[in-house]
Amino acid sequence: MPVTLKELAARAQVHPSTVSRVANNDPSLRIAQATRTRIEALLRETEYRPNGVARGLKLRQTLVLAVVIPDITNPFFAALFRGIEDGATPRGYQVLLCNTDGIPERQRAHLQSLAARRVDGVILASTFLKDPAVRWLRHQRTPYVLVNRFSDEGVDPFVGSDDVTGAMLATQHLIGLGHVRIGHLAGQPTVSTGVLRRKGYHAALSDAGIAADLDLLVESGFVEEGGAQAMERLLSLDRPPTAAFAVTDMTAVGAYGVARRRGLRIPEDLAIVGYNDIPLAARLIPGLTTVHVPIHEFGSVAARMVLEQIETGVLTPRRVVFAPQLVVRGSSLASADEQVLGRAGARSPAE
Amino acid sequence: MPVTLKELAARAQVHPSTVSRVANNDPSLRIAQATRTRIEALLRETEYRPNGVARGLKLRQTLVLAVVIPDITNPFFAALFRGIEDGATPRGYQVLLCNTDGIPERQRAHLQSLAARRVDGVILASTFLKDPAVRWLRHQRTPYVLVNRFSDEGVDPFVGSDDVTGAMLATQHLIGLGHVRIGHLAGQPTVSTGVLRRKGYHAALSDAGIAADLDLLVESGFVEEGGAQAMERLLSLDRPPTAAFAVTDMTAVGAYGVARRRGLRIPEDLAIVGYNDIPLAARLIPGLTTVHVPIHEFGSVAARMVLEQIETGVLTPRRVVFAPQLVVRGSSLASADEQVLGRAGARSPAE
DNA sequence: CTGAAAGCGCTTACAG
DNA sequence: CTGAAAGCGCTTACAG
Repeated sequence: MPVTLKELAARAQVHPSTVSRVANNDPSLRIAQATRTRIEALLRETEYRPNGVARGLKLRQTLVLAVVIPDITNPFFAALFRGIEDGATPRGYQVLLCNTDGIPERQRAHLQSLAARRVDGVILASTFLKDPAVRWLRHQRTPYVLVNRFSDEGVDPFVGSDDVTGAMLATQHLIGLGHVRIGHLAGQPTVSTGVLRRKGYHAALSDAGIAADLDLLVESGFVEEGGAQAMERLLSLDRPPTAAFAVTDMTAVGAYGVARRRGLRIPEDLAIVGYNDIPLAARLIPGLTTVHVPIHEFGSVAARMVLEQIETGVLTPRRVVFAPQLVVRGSSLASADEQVLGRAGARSPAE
Repeated sequence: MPVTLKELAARAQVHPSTVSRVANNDPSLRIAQATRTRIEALLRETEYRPNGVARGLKLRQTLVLAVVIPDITNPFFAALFRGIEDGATPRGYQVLLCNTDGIPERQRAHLQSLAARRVDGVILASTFLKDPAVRWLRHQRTPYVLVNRFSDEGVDPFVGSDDVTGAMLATQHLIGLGHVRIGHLAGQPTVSTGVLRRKGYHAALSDAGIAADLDLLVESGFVEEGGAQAMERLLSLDRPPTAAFAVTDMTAVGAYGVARRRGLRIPEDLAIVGYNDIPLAARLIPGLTTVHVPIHEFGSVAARMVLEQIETGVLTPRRVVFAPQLVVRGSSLASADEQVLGRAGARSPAE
């Protein structure tokens, strides 16, 4: 059992409140130098740390944030988490991580536990466009921020990128290279990123005067396996596309696998563009052309927004939307990889 | 502000303790059916959840575990975390995630915060062979488990694999393929996995009657960039190796990059074997031959061990050591990838 | 059968 | 200058 204020007070022959004031460096405390010295020595000697639980109860703050995501195994969310932690740790916060696997029931269960624990703030990156869990969150008094995906009409505090613009950049890039039959591995229409990236894809085609071919849009979801299945479908068409815009990099990875199995060369037989620019994108062969968004910054900004809400007590639904940027690599333009390969290897994590 | 026991008691015209007993389904509680019904209705109506902080203070348990790792961005640790969460969530625990980037100072800071928060248990996967933080942990009364790496002479509760055997499997495999000049991209000697995998590498060579060539062992650390640098060094030797055993899969990934830049074919010009079998290993081209360890199970077993310590109050230093298994893919044996490619794509995460 | 009390370990407005 | 008290929101041994 760690030492307690009461014990320390007994040993120092003072009242617990006095020890507390010394430990917390209470500026309003007028105290005899001798007493202070005695108490401080005791504090150091016992390595006293106030019990965070008791402190949390009294002060109504736990110094804990929670992050709710589909799956930390997805590099996108791993990078996001690091951003959040980097924003939170310097302010004394630690971070609970909750994976939902995209299952609404699990998201709900986690959010309820978090509320019972009185976490100071929640960062949610697993929301659907219509999401009872988000509505529930709005009625709680807990500060929260949605990341990457928003819900309803974007009435919540939010950090993300301009998905329509990003998808347009990707599609316009392919059009610029001369492609006309451009497929889209699309996210679910139940998720904001799915909807908006479709919209950008369509807008770019229509701006270029290319008639929409419904067969060329196949729902893939956001992960590798769905990407593979959708790509199979596209390549089985009578007139398969010569290029594809994948709603995420992981979906593009699935498409790579299919192209490889079928003996198609990227980009000569099939050009591919992804979205997010996860670290893996640059490491693929050929490198994946993709829409870069500042994933780590999503996290650090989201953390700061939540902390701001906590500190000010004001829950203004600020929205921070980053401009996406196209990064051209070998998956759309064979010559592009040479430059990329010239650079030093991507930053990488430790075991 | 969420509703409190006192308020509920006032509304139900009973004492708070009675509401508490009903909420907690106290079996020893004898109560008039009418009263119970009234209280239960109120509980449901207000969606009462006891304040976890107050509960934690009283019961001396927070239902929080903490995981301390170098970097969640490394797929090894992401998989490990999922295993831990899967072991913890069903028992009502949630999990704090702390990244150290391998910096001892940060590990120490995190552990101290965690102790102040009174987390119920700690899972540590970032330890050094000589590690003051671990010694400090031993003296606390908090249940803990080391994962993957151990400290000192292995006196702590531990979950991992038999690193010597694993490294021998890897090296023997290369020897069996006819390689004689086999390099080792080695982990730091300050970490147990670094030391033991070296030992296994040396043992396999010596068993086969191959004289050790000191030039062939280059320290790479556990991550991609170090792997690339070490591989560069090996390939710059007058008599470069024809094969390399990398201390981790991420290190092997670094070696892949170098081989590619130098125009070396894998496995024809350079065979490579990794360690861990992270999901990425099967996706590399060619697939990475590696030593499989049950990463997810490391996590779930570690979680269960900590929970067991928490529940029984007994901190017996049990050690669970899994037998590693060699998985042969195209990076050592060109024909091996055909089978692998025939299989369905690897399981993958959701954005 | 239900209530009153004590106490988990803190912090801080209030006394003296 | 320092102490005593109240209270954060629970749970549970003890009374009645």
